[in-house]
Amino acid sequence: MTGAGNYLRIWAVVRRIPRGRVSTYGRIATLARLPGHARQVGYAMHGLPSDTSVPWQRVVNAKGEISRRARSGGEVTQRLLLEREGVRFNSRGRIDLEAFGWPKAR
DNA sequence: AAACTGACTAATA
DNA sequence: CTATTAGCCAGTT
Repeated sequence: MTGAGNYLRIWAVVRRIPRGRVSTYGRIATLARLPGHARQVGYAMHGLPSDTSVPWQRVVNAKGEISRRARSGGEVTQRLLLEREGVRFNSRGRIDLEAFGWPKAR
């Protein structure tokens, strides 16, 4: 994979997300100096090893929802991990990015 | 090589 | 709110 270097940048940004906060693919891409490469961020997450220390669960899509993957199963784990950190989901399964988004808005 | 696919986003209608 | 279009790019078939 030729984009391995980009993965490292992406992971480095994800590691900076504080506990109890979430960020979006697009934001991560921009912070990693790869504006417009949101899709690549998704790829980087998909390629993480199962024993990673990267807090991948703190990355959600622009709507504040957990993205669906091709192989389901991980979404439930992700939501559980986030709730355990104090992230609240509304009745529609969405996170209020104004309250839990990172970097902190406002 | 060409076509497809996918943990995405933003703009527009 | 949904649908469509376009931009992005690595990995797979």
